[in-house]
Amino acid sequence: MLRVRAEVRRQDLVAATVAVIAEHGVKGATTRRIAEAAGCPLASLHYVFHSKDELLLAVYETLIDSIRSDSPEAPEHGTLSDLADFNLRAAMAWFAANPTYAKTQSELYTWALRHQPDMAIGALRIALEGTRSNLAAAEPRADAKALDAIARLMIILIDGLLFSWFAQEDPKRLAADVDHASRMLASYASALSASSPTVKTARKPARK
Amino acid sequence: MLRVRAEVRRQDLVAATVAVIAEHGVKGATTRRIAEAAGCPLASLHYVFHSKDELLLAVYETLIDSIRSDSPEAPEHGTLSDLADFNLRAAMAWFAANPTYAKTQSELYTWALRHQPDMAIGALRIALEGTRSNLAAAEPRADAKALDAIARLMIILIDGLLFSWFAQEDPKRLAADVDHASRMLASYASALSASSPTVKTARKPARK
Amino acid sequence: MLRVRAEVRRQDLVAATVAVIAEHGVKGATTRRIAEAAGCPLASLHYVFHSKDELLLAVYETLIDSIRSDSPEAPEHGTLSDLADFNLRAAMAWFAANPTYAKTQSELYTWALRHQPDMAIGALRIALEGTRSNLAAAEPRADAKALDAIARLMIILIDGLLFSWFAQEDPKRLAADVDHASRMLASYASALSASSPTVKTARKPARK
Amino acid sequence: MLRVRAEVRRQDLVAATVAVIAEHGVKGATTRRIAEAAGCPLASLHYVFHSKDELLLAVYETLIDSIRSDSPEAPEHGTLSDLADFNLRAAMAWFAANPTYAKTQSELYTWALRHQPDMAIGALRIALEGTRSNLAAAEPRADAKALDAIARLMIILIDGLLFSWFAQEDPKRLAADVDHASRMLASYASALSASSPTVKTARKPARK
DNA sequence: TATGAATGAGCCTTCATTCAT
DNA sequence: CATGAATGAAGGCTCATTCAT
Repeated sequence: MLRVRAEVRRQDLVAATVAVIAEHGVKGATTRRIAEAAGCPLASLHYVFHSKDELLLAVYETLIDSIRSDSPEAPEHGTLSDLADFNLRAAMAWFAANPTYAKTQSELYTWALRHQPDMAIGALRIALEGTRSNLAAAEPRADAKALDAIARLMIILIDGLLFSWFAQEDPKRLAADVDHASRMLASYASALSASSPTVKTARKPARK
Repeated sequence: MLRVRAEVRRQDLVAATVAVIAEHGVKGATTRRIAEAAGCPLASLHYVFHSKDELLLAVYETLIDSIRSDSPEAPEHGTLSDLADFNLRAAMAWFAANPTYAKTQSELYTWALRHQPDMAIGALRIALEGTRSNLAAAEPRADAKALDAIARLMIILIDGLLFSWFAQEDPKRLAADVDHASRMLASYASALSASSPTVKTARKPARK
Repeated sequence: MLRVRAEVRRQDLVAATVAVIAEHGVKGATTRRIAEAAGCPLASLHYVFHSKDELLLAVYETLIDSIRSDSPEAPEHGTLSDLADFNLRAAMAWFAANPTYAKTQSELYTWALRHQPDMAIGALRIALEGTRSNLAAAEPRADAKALDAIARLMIILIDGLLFSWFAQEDPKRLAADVDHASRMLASYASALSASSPTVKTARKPARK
Repeated sequence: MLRVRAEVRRQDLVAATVAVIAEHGVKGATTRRIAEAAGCPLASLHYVFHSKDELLLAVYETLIDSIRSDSPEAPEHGTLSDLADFNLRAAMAWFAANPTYAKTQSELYTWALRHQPDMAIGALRIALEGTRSNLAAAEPRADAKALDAIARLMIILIDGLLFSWFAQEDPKRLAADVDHASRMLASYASALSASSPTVKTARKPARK
């Protein structure tokens, strides 16, 4: 029971932190503000988390988890090209639907880069591996190198797309950019696939 | 002569700020730290710049200028695809050679997004237009839409590449990523150019 | 118990502020000086009071209260003239016995005039009404207009007497001044009481 | 010529200081603000006056002079009572017509009390003597003690009237207060005159 | 001489954190 | 266990004054 309360507190604080960072940035995310947003006394924050950094770390981990679990809702069968297209669109759709998380993640990534470089690198690796495993389902079994390249490019595109989206929160702009980026990536994926030995077996035309 | 000294101070402070932000982040860039890095008393900072925000703004402007003037060293003749490839590689080469500026710019962009949204958007627009004008020299005169799309994708790729580079400062990794990204963009550029009239026919063929 | 400590702190700070203002003036009453006088760290001042202005406001209110509760020690029966005489002497005696409070009140009044005009006017009104209610006990029930006039004149005389007392802290001088002022006011009070119906007949035009 | 310029500067600065103090209070009267109001470089202030206190002192002196020279425009013949009435009304009329000077003088008096007590006392004495000499023209030559008492009461009343005027800048209120105060003072003056050895020669009854 | 440039001292405030109950 | 109270350290900024030309 007691444990439960403490765990609830933990999650309240993490959720509050996500919201506060999204609204005020990491710099504006003071302990007082977070505690207030979580509806708990300031001292409780340090009762549950040893320090502010520890809280931020927990938030960062939570964010990564939530993205990993929510994002790749329904992978698909298809060529590497198809999967690349689908996954990039899906990821961006998720971010567009969760702007708070998107912004917080971006801010926290910068923070982690400075305070917990290992974590930041780790997060990148996790994202990369998640992406790669999604792509690995490509039907004409794709070459490892091609898989890796596409996965990396996808992460790069996601980051870049988010970056420019934050500047001008225009859904149409974003949609157009995502469309171009997806086509570009898909196109490059099929090119990479083509140049590898196991080519041309593609069964399905991609998407309806 | 008198004026000169003041102007020098200004630039010293701006340079010091760039360095401090690169090392400690915007959050760690305190006025005291900046003043110390510039080798001048704290009060002098406020003599030259009315407020810290004014200083950061000046730094941001300086950064944009310096990137604009340094980066497009040698534009080129060639197809849209060639130019896209060249410009992306050139831009990334510049950033790779000026990591301090790259990091500071990235941090300040986030800062500007929150404190001077107009400036941030403006900076993006400037980057976009610079890129577009570089691409406009493409020999088989490129379609306006294609030009715009490639320019936007280039900015997106640059941001994304920088992002992942900051995490793992591995020159080889970066080189490989830049290589893939450039090819991908070039390939997409030539696809767009080719299907100009029939752009909307979308993905599948994608290359002749 | 916990609450008690905080309340004590509050009062300590208020008392310290009164003392510091009396010695150094409002201008010299810095937060550091006040905290030191109260024997507590600077940060504690801002824990108890959100800002310096809030503290000064609290001091101002305290001052008004303390004067109101201490001053009219023993009202009396008698004519309006008698009461006016008694009250003026009593008020000045209180101030003479509490020079620190007198000076601080005077300084803070000027401060309030600029920063919290409403408060300043309110304080004046309170003083006025307190005075008027003291005078209202006059035996031959006094005319409302006469009551008001005497009350206002009393406040005016008190302020004027304090002003000149601050310049030359000579008890004898003050005593003599208070004596004259009291007689003058008492005399005017009886004149007003007597001529109640025909007050407006006045003396001589005195001005063209 | 050079001397002239410097003298002009001096006076500009003094005038600017009066205005600035009236608007922002002594606390808000910073050297920068004063210099700006005077339309001269900040450094010039310290070129003309050794320190800010010296400037404030000059302002204080100027104020006293200007009050002395402007106020008693036209003394009059008459009894002590008449003169008291006239002079009090005249003084208050002057202040009402010059609110800037009135406020500045009040603020500076408080300042002088703390920084140049002698000057403050001196100013009081000057005001006192000016008042006394004005009253000395009373026709039935007045007793020295009476003269002194009335002069002191007049100063006290003036200060008190100004004080309450500053709180509520209501011309009607002020006029009514001045009217009451003048009558009270005049009445007391005739009473004092009557009780002195040279009595009963009083031309006018003035009391029953 | 006159003034743009420069600065040491200090101000108010906020922060993450710890203490004491 | 939970939290109101407390605080050392630091942050951005302003001030009267002086320096250097």
